[in-house]
Amino acid sequence: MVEHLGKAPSSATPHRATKQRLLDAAELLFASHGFEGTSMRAITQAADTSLSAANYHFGSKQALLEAALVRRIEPVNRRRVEAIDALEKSSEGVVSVEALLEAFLRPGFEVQRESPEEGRRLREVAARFSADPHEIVSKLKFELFAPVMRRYLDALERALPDRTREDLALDFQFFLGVMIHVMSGKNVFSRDHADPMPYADETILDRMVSFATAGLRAGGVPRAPESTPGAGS
Amino acid sequence: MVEHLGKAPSSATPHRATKQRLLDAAELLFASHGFEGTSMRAITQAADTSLSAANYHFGSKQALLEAALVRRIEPVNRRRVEAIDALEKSSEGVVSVEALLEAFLRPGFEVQRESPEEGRRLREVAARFSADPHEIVSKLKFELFAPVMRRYLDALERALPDRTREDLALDFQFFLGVMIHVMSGKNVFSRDHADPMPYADETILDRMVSFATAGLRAGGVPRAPESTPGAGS
DNA sequence: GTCTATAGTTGGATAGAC
DNA sequence: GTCTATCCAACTATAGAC
Repeated sequence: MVEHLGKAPSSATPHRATKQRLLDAAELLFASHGFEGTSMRAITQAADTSLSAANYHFGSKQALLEAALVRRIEPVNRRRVEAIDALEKSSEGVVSVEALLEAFLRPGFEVQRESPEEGRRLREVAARFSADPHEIVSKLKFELFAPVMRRYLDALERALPDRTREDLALDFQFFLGVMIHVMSGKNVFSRDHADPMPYADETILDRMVSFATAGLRAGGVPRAPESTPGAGS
Repeated sequence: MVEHLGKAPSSATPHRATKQRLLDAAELLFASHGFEGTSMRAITQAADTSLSAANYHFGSKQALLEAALVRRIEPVNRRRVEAIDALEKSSEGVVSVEALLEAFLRPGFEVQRESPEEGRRLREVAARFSADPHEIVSKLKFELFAPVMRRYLDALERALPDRTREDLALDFQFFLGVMIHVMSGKNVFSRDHADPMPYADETILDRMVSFATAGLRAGGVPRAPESTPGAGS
């Protein structure tokens, strides 16, 4: 799908596909077995190549999986930042809570809409990525998400100026919990009553936004008990 | 703490502690490394015993970890069911959303209050338990949670009778996402802005309940678009 | 750039002494 | 009931031919 020149030699590199196949297999297996549960053997077998080829291209299991995760997650976070840039530019810095939460969620759903297959992969990888205990994964998670998080928390502080930052951070964590749990999809305590997620995608987005917006607006300790200028419902 | 007779021979079994040490070590390591990341060797080393002792007592890695997880999780779910029993008995079947969510959450916090050490362990184990991809863990998760979930969903249906069950199930999943994410604690995208969870325990419980109650009340498609008897705010 | 072959660890589980 | 010793499978990574 995506042509990338770069390390390619001067020829047309007729089979540059090996790296891609390795990344595809790596992300697929990581999504269903996590970091420790995914072996280089399983990856290379699924990619129809050899252990040595994988180590030639990536050097180690860690580097291969990091590359696969960054490839999938980083574009989504870039869209999240672009979305909030656009929002703040068009509204002089004050953006509603709904708009913020939707801007954070929508990039994932856009991927889903553009390509359901890629959307499914994104959800599966992101769910495992959020949950994996391995230190390498945690480190990468922090690197990829810290800037986005700071950006959205800043905006949230402007949207609800009578709340403390710590308070908003907690509510935003609640919101992230909702998102992560939804991404994990098939998951959790449901096999007879509530089968996976029986809703069209855009509906779930709206439901998450309305759920979390209500939660954010409901909660929290005001910044100062006596002098709230005027922003209290 | 808990005496259990049973397989013990007729003597006073002066060192029956090995099984307990194995369970303790297993849950500790599972909490920080997941199912696949936890080796029998690491468990037995932490429990200061041998591989053979572990296999003598439990037969396999799977059986040992299942026993450790059940021991920690099952009592909490029992309390959840007892709490909803009590609520429904004292209010003739109609319980408010707040009361339901609090009843679901409180058992975990009670453990925390009775023993902060046990509370910490519960949180860590439960967080990993909710997130672990391994099939054995998923199966156990379903077995332990399905009855509790059905019970709470039934009650929720009575508390918000103008909503469909599927709809309530989705909102309850959102609520579970919040809880799981909070239990995972240290976790997620925070290292400078919002350090772990800088709130007293009971405060977080209240915050979760108010967040999710507002979310549950805000959202959803009514059961029938035209004939809503009177429960629509 | 990709392969086969292999080095060197570490995994779960068992045998048999005590 | 607990140990040491061991089996065998699977793992990551590398060497060296092509």
